[in-house]
Parts: sequence; C-alpha cells; structure tokens
Amino acid sequence: MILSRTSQYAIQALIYIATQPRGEPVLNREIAAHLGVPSAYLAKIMQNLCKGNLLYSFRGRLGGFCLREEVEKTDLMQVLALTEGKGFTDDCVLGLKVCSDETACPMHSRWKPIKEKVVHMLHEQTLEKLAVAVQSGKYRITDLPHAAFDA
Amino acid sequence: MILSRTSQYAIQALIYIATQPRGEPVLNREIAAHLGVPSAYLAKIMQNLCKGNLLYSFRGRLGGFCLREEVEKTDLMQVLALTEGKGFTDDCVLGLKVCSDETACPMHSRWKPIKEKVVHMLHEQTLEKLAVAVQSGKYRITDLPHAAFDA
DNA sequence: GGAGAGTATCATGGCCGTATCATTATGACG
DNA sequence: CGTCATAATGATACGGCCATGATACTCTCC
Repeated sequence: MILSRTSQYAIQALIYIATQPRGEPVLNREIAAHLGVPSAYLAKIMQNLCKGNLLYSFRGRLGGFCLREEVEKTDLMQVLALTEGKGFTDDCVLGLKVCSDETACPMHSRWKPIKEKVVHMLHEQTLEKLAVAVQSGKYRITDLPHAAFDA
Repeated sequence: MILSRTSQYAIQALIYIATQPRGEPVLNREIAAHLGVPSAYLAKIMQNLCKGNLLYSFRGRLGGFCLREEVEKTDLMQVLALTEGKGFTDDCVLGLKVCSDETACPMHSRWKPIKEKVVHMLHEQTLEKLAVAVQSGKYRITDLPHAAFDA
C-alpha cells in the first residue's frame, strides 16, 4: 500500500529539479535541504537515478544534477521501476509465486483492475505535470513547517 | 504496493481455517504445514489475531484455533488493521505528514479515489467469500508444487 | 503426572534508512 | 600550470525493524 522511503525521496527530488530552471545543475545539498531529507542517503538515490538514465550528473564547481530527458517524457512508472524494482506491480497480493489469470489466488480478479488503475495513473503522472502543480502553489512536496504547538 | 509477509500469512491462515469444518480447532502446525510457512512465526501472528479478537485459541489436547466471529462478518480490512496498523490506508504516497484535501501533495487527488477502491474491496472480501472461492477449487491459497524442472 | 497444545522470551540474519569518512573529478584563480 | 575549493562518488559502519529460529513456560485433557 505504500512506497519505500527511497521511492518517495526519488520522486520528490525529481519533481523539485523539474521546478528549477532547466539546464542549471541543482546541488544534492540544496535538494536535501529543501526537502528536509538526509543528504547522504539522497546522494545514493541520485546516483541510482543517474545509472537509470533519468539524470545527468556533473562534478566539481558548478556541478550538480540535471534532468536527462525532457520532463514530459519521464513518468512515475519509470522512476519506480528503478527504485522499487522493474516488475514491482506484478506481485500477488498474497505473495504467491505464480498468480496469473489461469491459476490465481482468490483475490486476483478483484485486485487486478485496481492494479491496472494504479499503473495507468503512474504512467500519466509526468514530472512536468507534477512540477506545474507544485509551481502553482496549490500542492506541496515537503512537509509543513510545524508551528509552535508545544507551548 | 505490497503487503507485509505478516499480513499475507495472516490472511492465508484465516482463509484456511474458514475452509475447515466450523467448531473444530485447527492446529497451528497443520496450518503452517499446509501453507508452507514457518510455524514459529505463524504462531506469533496467530497470537496477534487472538488479541485482535479474530480468533479463539484452546490449549492442551484437542486445542488449536477457531474463528471467533462468523465468517461473513470478518473482512480483510479488519485483518489488515491488526497486521499493518489501524490507519494503514491513510498515508500519503509521498510520505508527507499532512496530506489532506485542503493541503496536499501533487498526487493526492489522483491517489485518493484509487485508495477508496482498495478500501472498498478489502471491506467486501469476507473470509466466507474467500473460503468458498478456495473450496470451489478454482483458486489457490498456497504456492504450486514446483515439478521437477531441474533435471 | 505426562503428553499435547498454545504462550512468552530471547537470539539471529537481512535489508533499509542513516551517518561518517575517504576518493575522484572539475572548474576557478593566482 | 599548479593547487585549491567544490561537488559527486564510493566504501564502511551502525541501529532498527521484519522474518525467522530456538527454547523454555503454561495450560488442559486424559
């Protein structure tokens, strides 16, 4: 029902980069600070996204990360294929090794259409759409600053 | 996207008990053997289901586990509330602490209806329905015996 | 009281999220 | 041209949680 923290960070980071001016490398440190996530761990995730051909990386001064493909071309399905593993939507709800239309667990027929909806949604959500949504100010990618409630 | 192994075992075990004659306690050992899962670990899960009022347990000779409520009354949502934690469907996809209709992550509006479909499905699937499906022989609750492919 | 069953406690191994530190590459500047 | 700051990259280590295993305890029936 839930994504790994790795996937969450990856998505957040990519959206953040997509909201920044194209072509200017974004620092890992800056992303981590903005999202409020541990920068060392984020660095490893970024590396993974580089190997998965979603990002360019540049070292040294003026270095950082840039999106590789045009933002309209990258959708969440591609991201999650990297962070969760390629066939992460194929698993049986009950954990059966084989659970296909021919021989299935008793939930298969109900679960399948929902899974398809999820996959469709993940394909539909491109970095561009998400970045625009964030830039509009109506949606957030980071936690709210928790005001002083403890007084 | 996936349930914990604990949840998978719990569901499988409950369905198995539901396929057995009512009133006769079922042995943990028997369930574990039939499902092919480690019996010590399953025992702990069963305990949890007892504490959560889904099972009766009886010790000593002729002991074992019986379903507590009538099978039509127990649905998967109740089971998962115990094994995954009560509000396991409330979490934000991106892991935001607060993600409601008022202030949300950019995926919230797309994710919410899917989540509702999942919750509805989990409420609909009662142990009775699942047990009947298994008893019909059309659906499985255990892995296929892998024939000798390695020769 | 002994065998059979669940119950409770502790110990192990793996993976994930995290933290720390050394290494390498690159642009800037004197 | 050399070296220095900067940034990504890589290696290593640690704690927590999950799945598992092992062992001792407790209850109940015969």
